[in-house]
Amino acid sequence: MLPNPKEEEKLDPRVKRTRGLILQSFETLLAEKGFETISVQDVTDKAQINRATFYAHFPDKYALLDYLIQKAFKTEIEKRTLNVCSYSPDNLRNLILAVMEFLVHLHGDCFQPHQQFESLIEGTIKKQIFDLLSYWLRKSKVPTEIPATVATWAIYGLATHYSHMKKRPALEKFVDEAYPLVAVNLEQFA
Amino acid sequence: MLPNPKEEEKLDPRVKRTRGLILQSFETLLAEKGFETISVQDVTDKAQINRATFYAHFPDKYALLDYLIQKAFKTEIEKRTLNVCSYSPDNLRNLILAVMEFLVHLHGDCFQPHQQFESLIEGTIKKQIFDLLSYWLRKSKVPTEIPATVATWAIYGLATHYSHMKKRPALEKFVDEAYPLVAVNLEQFA
DNA sequence: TAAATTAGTCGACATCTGTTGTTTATCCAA
DNA sequence: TTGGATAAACAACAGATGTCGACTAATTTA
Repeated sequence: MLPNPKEEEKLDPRVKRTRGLILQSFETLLAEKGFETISVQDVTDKAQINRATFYAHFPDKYALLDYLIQKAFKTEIEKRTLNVCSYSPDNLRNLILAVMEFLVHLHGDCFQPHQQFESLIEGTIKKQIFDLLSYWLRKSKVPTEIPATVATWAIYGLATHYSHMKKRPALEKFVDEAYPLVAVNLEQFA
Repeated sequence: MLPNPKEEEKLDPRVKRTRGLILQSFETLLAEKGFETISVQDVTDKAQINRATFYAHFPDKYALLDYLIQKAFKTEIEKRTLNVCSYSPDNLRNLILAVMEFLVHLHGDCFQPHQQFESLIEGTIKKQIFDLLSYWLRKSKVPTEIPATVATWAIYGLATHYSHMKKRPALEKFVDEAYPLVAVNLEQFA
């Protein structure tokens, strides 16, 4: 079901093809109509795939979105090499920037972001932020679950706030203002 | 559609009756099966109402849940008179406690809280927290949108974290540990 | 109290969902 | 290269959703 990274290569070509068609079709639809209004039928029609086949790959359209977002955000993090470092003010700043840019970009791409859509994204991204922060703070001797939780939510809240502003200030400017609010809670644990 | 508080009294008795039946039926169902598995049919069956009538009152079951939660949380806030005060460390502490208790209680009541359910709750509650914090900070001369946002998300994140812990420490104990992480960002604006 | 308004009932409709059983095609390993 | 395994197509199903128009019953108001 989930294309395990290790196995992604040696996958039955039929599976790889079908999955590709689904993803591609879905991404296209996402850009032209809102997520909520996309039906599984829509996806399989455009992908020229039988509807039943879809369900052999994803439980529903939410899982599909989740998969897509997860992959995209992970790529974003890796691009900035935030996954191979530990806590520093600068890395934290970059993480906040990454989330902000990601959400802005997402809103630019997707016609009519709506409730369902937003909260699914939120859950997916927050999980990754939390895992990353936990990883950064791992060497700390004190337990860091609570500060990592607070920071995760604060970061996502900030980013979502920013991405919803009608008139957005420059990324850098906004981060400078917002960054200390998050950092103050992590400094003592890092 | 939305029972405006002012008009709630002088409402057509048929409407009041029907709405009551829907709410009651829904609350019962919520307690005995998960939210996701409740269908509109279920609600109207138990309420002894025609299914079409339901849609004259609520757009869908999500709106119904939203209405219910909004009302419940508002009551919780008013019970603690948090709506008629302004920022103080103690009030903030109480707000955090209120959210935590609310979520714990909700999880206790509802069979199988699930994704959809949780994120709907989240959006509804966060909005109210944000409005409350904004109100508390209103007298401040500096703009408080960003700190209020960060605090809102941090509070909700904490509460949700707490309510999901397998072995929950005492409320008071947890709040003592978590409170400073939120307060530090608000102190300077209050 | 009669007339007008509005809520609720009923049956039906098109559409979507998730699932199942059968058949066809593609792939891979012996 | 052939035979077994497995993916995909196809058709059909029960159930849910949201909407509609016509009909009936309750309530309001003139």
